[in-house]
Amino acid sequence: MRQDRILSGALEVFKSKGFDGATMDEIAAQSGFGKATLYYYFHSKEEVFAAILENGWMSLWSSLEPIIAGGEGPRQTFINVLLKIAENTKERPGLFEFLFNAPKAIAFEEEPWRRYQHRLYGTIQGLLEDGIKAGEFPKLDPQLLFKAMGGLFMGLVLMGDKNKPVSEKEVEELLNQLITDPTQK
Amino acid sequence: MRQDRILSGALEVFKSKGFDGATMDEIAAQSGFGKATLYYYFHSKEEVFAAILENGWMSLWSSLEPIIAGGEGPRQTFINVLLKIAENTKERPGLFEFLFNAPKAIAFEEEPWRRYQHRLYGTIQGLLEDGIKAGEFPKLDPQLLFKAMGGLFMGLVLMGDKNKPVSEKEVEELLNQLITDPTQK
DNA sequence: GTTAGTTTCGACTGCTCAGTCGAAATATAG
DNA sequence: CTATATTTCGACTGAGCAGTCGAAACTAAC
Repeated sequence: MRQDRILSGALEVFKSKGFDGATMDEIAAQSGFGKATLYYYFHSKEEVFAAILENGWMSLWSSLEPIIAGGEGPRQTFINVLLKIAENTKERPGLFEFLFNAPKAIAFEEEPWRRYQHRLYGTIQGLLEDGIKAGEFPKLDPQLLFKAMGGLFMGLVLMGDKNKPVSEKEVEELLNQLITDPTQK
Repeated sequence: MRQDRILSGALEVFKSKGFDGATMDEIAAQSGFGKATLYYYFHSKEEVFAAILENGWMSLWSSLEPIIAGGEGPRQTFINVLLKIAENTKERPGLFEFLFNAPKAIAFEEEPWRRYQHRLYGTIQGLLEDGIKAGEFPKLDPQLLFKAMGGLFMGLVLMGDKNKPVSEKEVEELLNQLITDPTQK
């Protein structure tokens, strides 16, 4: 599929140069097409960017769906979700850093991929709320806990540029140590 | 001081448009000067940007120094440092989001402000190591704990764009709940 | 006043780059 | 082989913008 070749070339360039720094000429070269060919498949640079995000979010979401529907308790589901994201991240290095970070810099509101993002965030919020109600997490404002977990996770998974990426083992251990389960005390 | 007027105007523009999106014309307009005047005080757009970062890191560091020298235990010092950063963040909204996030996007290596950043990170690393040795933190790889805390803190302090910023009270509560002190068990 | 230095400025320049164009190459079909 | 549609392309265009220039306005000293 031509589009995929373009998108993965584009991802490389966006990763190293950012949205503004990336040029269509470079994306074309990287993916082995002429520039005009890019415009045959996509209407604009923004559209290429948005396509990468949509692909990424969609595949992330579909890998998470079974876990969320899995019927485990909120705490375990939450941990499983994080582990799954970490696994995805390791498989496609760079892509997810993109999914989570890039949107801040750019302001394409109302793009279709936002729906996946909101669904994911909503789900996690829900897990935290349920978990707090069920006494499986420390008793805190769910919003606050969400921010904290979000940040913690980004730090863990996405800050490992140069060093080896964090292993799932480590993530799990850390989550269990930090988010002490009050019911286990 | 002219420079400060330029820098605070520039901060506004950088915050809303990012480094690439910001134009010198807009920065000039925002700070009430002609464009050429900017170039009278700074050599380039990069230099303006770097000056903001340097100012910011320097003032952050000097507000932290007394706390670090304060002689409390690693755990309490660590918490105090985070609280102080949160306080700074509230006082100069937008600036610190900048200090922590902007550098990723840009690649000015070897700028003077990096020295402050490294000093801060080194100090925090040290606190965590000492705290782990002293048994005041969960027994984890310090590198890992550093990433986790870094991310957690960013999440807490910097993700509160639209909603009210997190209060110090909340940060403190959260830290104490999450980073349970093993010696207290 | 005059002179010398400092600060301010908008108009200009040159370059980079998103996006277009028309032509060429390649496929599909009868 | 001819005709039509699809895909590819590098050269071109127009806009936006970092950085320059030379002149004006202001200050300070005498």
